[in-house]
Amino acid sequence: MGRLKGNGNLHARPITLSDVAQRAGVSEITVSRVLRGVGPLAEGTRLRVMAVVEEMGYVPNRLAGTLASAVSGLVGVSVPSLSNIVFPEVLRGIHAGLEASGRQAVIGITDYDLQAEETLIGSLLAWKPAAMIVVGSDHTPVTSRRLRQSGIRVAELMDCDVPPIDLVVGMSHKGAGQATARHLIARGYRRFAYVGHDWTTDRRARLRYEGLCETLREGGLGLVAEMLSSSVSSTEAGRATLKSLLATRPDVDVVVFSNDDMAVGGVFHCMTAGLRPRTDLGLFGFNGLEIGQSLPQPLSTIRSNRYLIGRLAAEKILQRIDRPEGGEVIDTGFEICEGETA
Amino acid sequence: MGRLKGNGNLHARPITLSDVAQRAGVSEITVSRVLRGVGPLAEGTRLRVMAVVEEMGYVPNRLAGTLASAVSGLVGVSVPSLSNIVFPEVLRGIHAGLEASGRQAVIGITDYDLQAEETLIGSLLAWKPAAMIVVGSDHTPVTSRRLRQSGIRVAELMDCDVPPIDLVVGMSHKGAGQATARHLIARGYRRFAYVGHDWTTDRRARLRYEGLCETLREGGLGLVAEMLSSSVSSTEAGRATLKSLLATRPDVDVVVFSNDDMAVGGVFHCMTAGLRPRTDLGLFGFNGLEIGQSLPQPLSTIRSNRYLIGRLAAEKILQRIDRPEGGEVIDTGFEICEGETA
DNA sequence: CAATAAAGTGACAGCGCTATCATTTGTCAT
DNA sequence: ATGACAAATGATAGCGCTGTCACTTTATTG
Repeated sequence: MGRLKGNGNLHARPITLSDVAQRAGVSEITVSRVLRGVGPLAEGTRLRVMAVVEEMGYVPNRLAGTLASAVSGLVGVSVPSLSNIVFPEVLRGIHAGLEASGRQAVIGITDYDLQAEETLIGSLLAWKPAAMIVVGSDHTPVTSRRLRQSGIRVAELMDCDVPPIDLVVGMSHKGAGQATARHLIARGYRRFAYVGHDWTTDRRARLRYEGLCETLREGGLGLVAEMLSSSVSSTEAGRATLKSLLATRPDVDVVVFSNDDMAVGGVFHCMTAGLRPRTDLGLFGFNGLEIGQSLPQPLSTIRSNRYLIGRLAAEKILQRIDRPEGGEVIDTGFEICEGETA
Repeated sequence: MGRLKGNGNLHARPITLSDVAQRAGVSEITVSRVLRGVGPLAEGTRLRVMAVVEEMGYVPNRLAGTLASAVSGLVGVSVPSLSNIVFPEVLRGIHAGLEASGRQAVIGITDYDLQAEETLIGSLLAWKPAAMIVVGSDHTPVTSRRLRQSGIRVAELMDCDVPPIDLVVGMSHKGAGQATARHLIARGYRRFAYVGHDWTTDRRARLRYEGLCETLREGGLGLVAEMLSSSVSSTEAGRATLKSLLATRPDVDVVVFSNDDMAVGGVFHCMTAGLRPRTDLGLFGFNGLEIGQSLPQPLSTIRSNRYLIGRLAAEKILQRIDRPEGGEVIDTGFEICEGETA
């Protein structure tokens, strides 16, 4: 059947450009050109080389290519977590934005730890990525310096209330908190409570909280009760925390949650406790997750455009190799989902 | 303040080993040894070099390192999707398993498309990863050949009912389907219905379905109704599909869903329709997602060990450079969560 | 105190590719 | 023909690092 020598041979020396060139009877550089589709090439040569490439199952070595050309096909991505569905959605966006360029994401997880981020970003930069996309704008001084000095494009995601190293893509979390307050006040709520998760890691949740309080204050109102779970955000934490809060302060008329996960837990508590959302108790989340929208009564919340943030960041950052003077900030905005729980 | 020359200079030529060596007054190879912590080294030299490395903010180029040593620090990962929380959880496990080795994951998304997987795996292999971790065991012939021929370690995840290329880590989905049937029959259910999502992409859901039907048949039973949503799995699809199904066949006493997302949607439909789970209608899922467990009545389901699958795969695959003779299959099992909905 | 071993260091080649410049070949107007 | 010019291809020199082997010191030992 004309099988190739070494085709089934597992530990054969991998096939290189030079092997292909030799068999095709051309020089290495010609094969390289065929593969990259650059330079003037005789159609005959092209076809012959392609045939040999197919036949030998040649896989180019991008490491070598990148090293030689200094044109990287890797993009470093740092996210705090994958447990929270928000970040996989950002990643999806990033992948979509990278797709056309044929670049791959090298990803790392910081576990919301700035020290871990420092190490991670160090490792990622070692792969000489074409760009870095990091979630959050809080970094150790070392991380900031490294990102700045790397010279490559850097996108910081999620939050747009910060000075950019290069590109910032996100929304105003403080603004979302303010909008929440305005919206709920307009709907007639007066006795506000807040149920949150552990903030030490989640600066954006705290910003939303601050925006909320600020606008409440301006309206002559304030939180009549608030409770923070000591664990990370989860449905279970939301349920348990709301339960505790109501045990001490049953007289609140609306509860703002740090995010949708927590809020969905709150809705579940209401179901168990026989409280009708909106009628007996208003419930308001943040993120606009699918799960909240498919509850029997859709959750009232704010939609953040997570997929868009990822996609825009990836697209923008590949559009231009050098950093714009003074950086750029893209506000992806947010929108209130009326829902039926507040 | 004794700032370094070029320290704030964005587009300066990146610092290389040679720069560090020169400034430290040693040879390149010595710096390389210090950084990798190999070979005999005078403590003084080590400290001096480390100081210079710090001072210059030197970031090693892993591309060059990998090329020179043929020891890769990259692991290629291919997942079908990030929309379904299951895969981010697998990724989390992979990251955890990779952590100790200091390797980074280069990830790609196939969108459940085998052709896209073929292209993706081609690109990933071009980075000369130390290993490949792919979700699923269904590949195009070309993909299979490439994985086999790459010579590197390959882990195929999720499903353990398949012949391995090298390492397979997962559970028996057919077995899970069978266990579902046995469990529900034991609980006294007789009139079974099935609500699923679009299977064309999700072979594992179909395997569970087949296991379910097989055991039902063995027990002299069968599905009295079944309905497949034409969309991908989602809470909304689960809700809508159950609603349609019950409209035509209100007489079923238990519904098995293709997974928890769908099942949670089913629970939501019951809430809306005033059906009491378990009492009026049994509902059974698959996966053991957090959301299902924090419903007012925890979902009856089967827990798959997604994080474990990822972690074990990563750990196992780094333990040994060469493929074991005949491959290896690790069954991570599953367990029934009684819950309160069936 | 020579002999020997270890510790510490460096020179050099090469990983697989691409940028750059040089060379060969074919084509056309003169 | 013949120079001029483009098209097609190649030779060479790195990219930044590590493997290998050779070399210089400094202990160690009989």
